[in-house]
Amino acid sequence: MEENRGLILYGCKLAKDLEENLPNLANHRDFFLRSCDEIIMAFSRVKERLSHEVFHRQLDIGIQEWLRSGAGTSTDSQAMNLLNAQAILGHSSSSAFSHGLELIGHETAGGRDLEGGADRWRGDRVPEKPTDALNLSPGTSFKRCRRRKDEADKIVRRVPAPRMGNLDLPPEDGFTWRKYGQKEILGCKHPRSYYRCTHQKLYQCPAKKQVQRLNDDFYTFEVTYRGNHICNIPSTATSATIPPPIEHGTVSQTTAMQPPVSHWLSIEVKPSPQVEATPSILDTLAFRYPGTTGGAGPSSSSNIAASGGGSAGPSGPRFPDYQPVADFADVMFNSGSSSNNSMELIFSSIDENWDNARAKKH
DNA sequence: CTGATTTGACCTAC
DNA sequence: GTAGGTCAAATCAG
Repeated sequence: MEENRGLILYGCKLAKDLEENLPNLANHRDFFLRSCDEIIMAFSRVKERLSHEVFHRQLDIGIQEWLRSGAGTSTDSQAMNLLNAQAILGHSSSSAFSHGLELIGHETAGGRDLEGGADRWRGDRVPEKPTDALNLSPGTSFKRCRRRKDEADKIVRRVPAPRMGNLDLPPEDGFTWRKYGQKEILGCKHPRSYYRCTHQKLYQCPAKKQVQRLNDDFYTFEVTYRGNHICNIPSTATSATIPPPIEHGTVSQTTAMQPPVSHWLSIEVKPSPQVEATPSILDTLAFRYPGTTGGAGPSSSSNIAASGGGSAGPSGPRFPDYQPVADFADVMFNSGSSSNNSMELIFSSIDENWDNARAKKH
């Protein structure tokens, strides 16, 4: 049972990573395909392992846990689930994401005494861990342990760097960051850039990241994330949509850790009472894949939107909100094109259909 | 005018 | 003492 949950989390995580790095994948079509395959494989494996009833129960649990913990913000148990899932799938460092969106490390406090000892603390700094921030009360003074603390909750990823345009553009990951420093690092050819969450002041959001090019690969960033976002504001949010700051100590885990709501995979993935009548997320993601699900196969030429604005037919796709995903798969796997412009096709397709959908509403 | 970036100085773990 | 991380004033951009 635990393995199934891990597989679901793993699939969601892969999909989330892929989503976050879409802007950087224009020239990585093969990698993109491998990533899609891996996502499908993860979910397919779950489906194989479970009877229909049990599957839905697990999916609910998995998605709820994923949403509760926040996509891309691994807790220890989540990391373990992901590792278990990778083991089940027979992946190690050779997985698709190991080549591009490689999660190369997740370090936690691991029993080290990071808070105590003879470290000096300063009262004028905010804590760096979300849990600390959540427990903040006005006037509380905080001890500060800089370097040793930084080893905790560190997640290191490698992501493709842009090859055209602004080469220094940091990889897009769904959040807005403010650069607060840059430094030459000993033994590194390229400087390291330091970013913190744009909403750090408003929300005391402790999230930070460091971006550095690899010595031997100019076109790959190594991104180190520290601290989880508690602001829950995606990069695409307008100022009008940004909610007021949540008072310390009152933030719920669910609210605080949800992934950015702007992303196609992050939205509307929630169990509903109609779950029996709706396809699983597997069907939604994989309906174009022959042999991966028992649902709609590759022969189906209808996509989600074509099923009539969300009316659930007996066998057709039934997730109107997944229109972008459907088109995504449509372009990637049915276009038969081997051109390098696939990504443009995808995004233009998505944009057009969103526009169409919006136009229909009005 | 406001918010983001740059960059030299400062702080702290090792 | 050194290196990594952060601060904050100056500067830039929208």
